[in-house]
Amino acid sequence: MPVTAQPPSGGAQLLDRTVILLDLVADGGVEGLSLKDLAARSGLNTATCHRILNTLVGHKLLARDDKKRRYRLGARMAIYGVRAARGPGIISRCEIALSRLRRRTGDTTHLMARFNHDSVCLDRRDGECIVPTLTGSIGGFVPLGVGPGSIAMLAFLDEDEQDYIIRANLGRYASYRNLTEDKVRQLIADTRRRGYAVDMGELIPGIAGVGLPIMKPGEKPGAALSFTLLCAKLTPGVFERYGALLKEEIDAIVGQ
Amino acid sequence: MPVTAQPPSGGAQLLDRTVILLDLVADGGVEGLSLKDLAARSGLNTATCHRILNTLVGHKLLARDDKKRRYRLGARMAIYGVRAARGPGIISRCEIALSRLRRRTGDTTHLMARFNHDSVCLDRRDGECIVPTLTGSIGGFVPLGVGPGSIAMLAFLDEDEQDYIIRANLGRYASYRNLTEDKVRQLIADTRRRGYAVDMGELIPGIAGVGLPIMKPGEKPGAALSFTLLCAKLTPGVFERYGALLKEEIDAIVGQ
DNA sequence: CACAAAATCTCACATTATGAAAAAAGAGGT
DNA sequence: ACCTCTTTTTTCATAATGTGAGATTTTGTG
Repeated sequence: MPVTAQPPSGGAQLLDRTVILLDLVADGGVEGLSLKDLAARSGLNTATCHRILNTLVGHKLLARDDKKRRYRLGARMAIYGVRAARGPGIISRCEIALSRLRRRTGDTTHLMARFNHDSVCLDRRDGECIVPTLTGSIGGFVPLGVGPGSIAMLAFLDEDEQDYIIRANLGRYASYRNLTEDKVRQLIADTRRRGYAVDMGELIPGIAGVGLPIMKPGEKPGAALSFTLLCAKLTPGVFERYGALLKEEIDAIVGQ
Repeated sequence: MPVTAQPPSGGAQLLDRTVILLDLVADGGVEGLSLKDLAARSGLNTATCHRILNTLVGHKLLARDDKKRRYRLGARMAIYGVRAARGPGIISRCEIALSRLRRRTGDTTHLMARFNHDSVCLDRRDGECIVPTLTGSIGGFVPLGVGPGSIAMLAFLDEDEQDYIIRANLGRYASYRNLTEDKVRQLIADTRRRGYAVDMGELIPGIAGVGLPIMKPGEKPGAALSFTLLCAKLTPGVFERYGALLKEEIDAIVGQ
């Protein structure tokens, strides 16, 4: 689950390389990555990596475990993060809604956001039952089109953009259960007709989901709220009910 | 409330300059900052700023309001942020504790962390009464020594480091009510004796606070939990009770 | 519409980053 | 304790990269 591939850029090689390294470190997780790993994965010269990483550590954008010499994201990054995320951003605008949805249903709720060809989990509230999800916990990525929140966003983009994204993600769908380009297009059609996205345990056996995009009138969806629940708990009308709950919260969020 | 002054660094000028700009943008808040502002405040050449900012926007580390041409923190930053913050980091380890403290008392709780000569608010739960705080909301800074959480951390550093920090912050204390170097030293002494930090409305009239550092045995405090409450609500023994609540939660956090 | 201010682009220049290679510091293994 | 292999850190000649004054374009304003 890479943060993302490196996009092209405009005139600062060192920064491009820095971003490549930051992405790798961000994916390095708990244990962190060694210089050698980072050099290998980035394809950059070891000395260059070393210089960049050292500077980043100096600025606390990265932290280094001096014992094991591994790099992970640093304190300044966390600060930039809380400022970027809380702020007037989507995360803070959805905090209450997420908690309320969780409370009213007892099920796990997610806030997903669109990022290039992927969707990221920006926030979640765990339900009474622990359910496995494809994004894992907060910060996890999934190709756009995988999972209810993700499909919900994709479904309400305009067709050109959908095509573009689906084509860009083609090779990646195969690694998910029951997922093909056709299936994604089918799900999009269903979602548009129904108004909300539904997953009845197709992606992960036994795990269902409902998703609805957050979009201002006339704008493209940039985020979505979704539920994840056990198929065993499904009762007639849950999807409709959950869809309505999501709609209610999202209307309030968008209305602000 | 600057993120921080630029520390010296080791061998990548462009990155140093980038961090200067990122700090400025991070402080730019909701409205964001224009190229001209950023160039002026950073002291960098306009063209250089422009190039760096463009590249950062290309990588979505920054976002630019195309209408008003202002820069603010971008989506990738938010993602790095959630990964840095959630992760095994202090924020996720304190989430439950913060909520529980809030629930058991009804008062506002804060998670503060040490960052250079400052303390940052990394997380908070708002209490029943809206109380004004010096850090404002999440992401806000305050010099180490200002406020109960901040004093709690400072008090349990070793004396050399305390001195160093107090001296570094000397010029900044004057802008807070009733605060001088001597007062800070007094508060440190009180805190060490008492075991937890207390503010009885000295900094902001009518607003009291209790703070306790999060520290593993033998290590320096890197963070603190604190309460903020209205002086009007003070009853005999609240400070002791709140101190005990904080201790209980922190013991559990440290014990993991 | 004209004027001013800000943003963006250009390009000759040299400062800065580069990376191969050497040196140093760790990690094992016997 | 000693030697060997691996990983990290430093060095330094080279040139590629970033620099910034200024020209140009775009935007905002009276």
